[in-house]
Amino acid sequence: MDSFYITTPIFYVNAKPHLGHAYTGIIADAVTRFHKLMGRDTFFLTGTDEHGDKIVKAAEANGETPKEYVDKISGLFQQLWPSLKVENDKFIRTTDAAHIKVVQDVLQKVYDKGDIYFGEYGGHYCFGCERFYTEKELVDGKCPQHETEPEYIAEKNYFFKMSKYQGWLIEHIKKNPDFIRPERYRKEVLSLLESGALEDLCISRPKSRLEWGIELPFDTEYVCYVWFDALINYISAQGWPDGDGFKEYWPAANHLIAKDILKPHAVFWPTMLKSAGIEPYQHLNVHGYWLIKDTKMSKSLGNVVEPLEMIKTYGLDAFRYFLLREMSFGQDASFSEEALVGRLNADLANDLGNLFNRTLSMTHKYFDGVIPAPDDAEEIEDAEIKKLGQNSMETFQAEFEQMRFARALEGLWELVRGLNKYIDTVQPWALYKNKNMKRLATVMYVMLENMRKIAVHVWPVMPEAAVNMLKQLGVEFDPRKVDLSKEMDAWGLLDTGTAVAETSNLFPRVDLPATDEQGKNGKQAKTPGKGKPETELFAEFEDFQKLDLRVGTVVNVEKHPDADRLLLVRVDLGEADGPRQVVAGLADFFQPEDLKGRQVVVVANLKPRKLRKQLSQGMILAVKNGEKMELLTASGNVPEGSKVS
RNA sequence: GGGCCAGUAGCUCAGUUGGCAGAGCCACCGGCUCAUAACCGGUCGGUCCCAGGUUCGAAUCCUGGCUGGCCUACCA
Repeated sequence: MDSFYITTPIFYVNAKPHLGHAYTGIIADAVTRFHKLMGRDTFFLTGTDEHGDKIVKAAEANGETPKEYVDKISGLFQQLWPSLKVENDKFIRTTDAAHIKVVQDVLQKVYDKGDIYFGEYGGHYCFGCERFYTEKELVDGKCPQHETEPEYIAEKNYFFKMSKYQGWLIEHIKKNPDFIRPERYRKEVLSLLESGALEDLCISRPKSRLEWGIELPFDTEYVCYVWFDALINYISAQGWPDGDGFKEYWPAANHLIAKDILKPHAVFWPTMLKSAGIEPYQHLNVHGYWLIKDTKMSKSLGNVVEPLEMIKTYGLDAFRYFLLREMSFGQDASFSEEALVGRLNADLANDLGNLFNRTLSMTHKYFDGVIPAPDDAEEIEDAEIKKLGQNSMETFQAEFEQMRFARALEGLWELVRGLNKYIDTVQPWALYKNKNMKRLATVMYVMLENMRKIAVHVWPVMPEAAVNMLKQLGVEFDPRKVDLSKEMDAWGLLDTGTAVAETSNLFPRVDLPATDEQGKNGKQAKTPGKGKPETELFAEFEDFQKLDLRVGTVVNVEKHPDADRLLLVRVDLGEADGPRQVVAGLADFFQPEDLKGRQVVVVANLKPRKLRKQLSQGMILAVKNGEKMELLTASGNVPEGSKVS
């Protein structure tokens, strides 16, 4: 039996799950279900990435140990999937003992091979910039920003000889056109690889700086860099090197990621595998981002509907369908309630739902709700719709195989529309009127059998609706008994003599919520505490008290001399030693003169920090509103230095 | 500032190696009655971002712009 192995990234647990995570999970689930129906032995892995610097900080901020914190957030992800009907076979955590063992084994293997060396990190440190520069970046041995000679600072670390495998990786990508897909990301990686020499990868962090990580097997003073640790989950979950899972599934490995983590997956990971003597994965599948648009449903309130709220309002299946149908895989797409409602009404209610309802209704009118046996005589319309169905299913399967879900569904809908047209052409009601029951029986069977085919194909995308559709056709669905690849040529799999449902209301039409929200208290979902993952990250009152928020007046604004996006803002907080300087990332949104004289809310006790050489003593609070940025302020003028509470 | 990608109908997007600009939605008109104001047919709709160039021929290839998105340096 063919195998199929798909992975999502292991999600970094410093934030709660959002639409992007949901999308990745849903795709992975749909793909898994599809391959199941194609008769393959599937394995679907997801999990959480729990090591690294950011986790430690997030835990500290919450007054928890890293372990406590990570257990909590990982739990949120594990709870999310069932509510999306995402059915993974395994949930891996990088804090699992088995994972840690495999990471150390891989490290040791790569080390023994001589691909890890001990060296100095960074080197040329510019105090003005607070960062390391490589030789290449320096201009005449000087910092390009400050034109000063940087100081040489050494932090010893371990490096992986990634550069050694650069040539091999370029070759591999060229020889395997669908190693990275869609094409645009393959091109991106190739041009990245061919544009210059790859740097070696620093794979360690001294324990003096960071303890929350996997210890290097060959030096207990160091822990492993998070990416090196995290990527290995894809094989540790399958029990590399000797696990049965590894032998069975690894050759069919498909990674699914969003475009922001292309480089680690397309460059770090294959070279790591190569060094460890492991075959590279089969495909890297890269998807784009969902841009969240203001749905404009309530201008007056100015609130944006949470995407996950959509499940409650419109149903999980419609949501899943929308995500797969609307985004052309690999590209960005924008999420809006209008678009979701548009798809739901046009594709699901009008085309598909209505097709079921009208056909079932006719079956009851003409045949007492029992599937009639077709007459042998096949008319030209029957042959045509069968042919259309074959093409449509072929397209669906071929496109789905390539992860092009929008095209796949578009292809399948040709059959849906074709059937609606078929009804209009053959006019069953006229046949009934003319007592042409033999012909009518054939026509009805053609309809019902094709509807069964549609339902089966739609299961990966809309698992609940598909099961309902089949139930309405009198079919008990069992994914193990279905073979999609045979559906094109098979005919007559729907039993005759079975009772069907009387009506169908799979996808009721919906109206967009009213544009002006005045009188309507029907739909007030904006209370906090909606959705599931709200247990997440409560701040204690003491945490809040730690912040010293004060109102001040902007007395002067200049552009940062060495930065495009930064402004030097002088804010008067009524303090004896005069206005403070705050470096703010507002240059994209405000001209200096726009800010002068305004009152703003400042975090006054934030640890001072230098940004591009300029001291910043605080932070100005602002709200991003789509393309714009709005400043927080008091509703009336208050004395400088007034405390916010 | 550096890198990558994109710009095609009101909207969302297809357009293989250059060969007469396409689909769905929306809108409008007509038809039908089995059906969820549905379905079926038709109509409307384009300076293929702009300017050059290569070519018998460019949405497609080349050069230079403009606009947008993402990554990154710098948004405490």
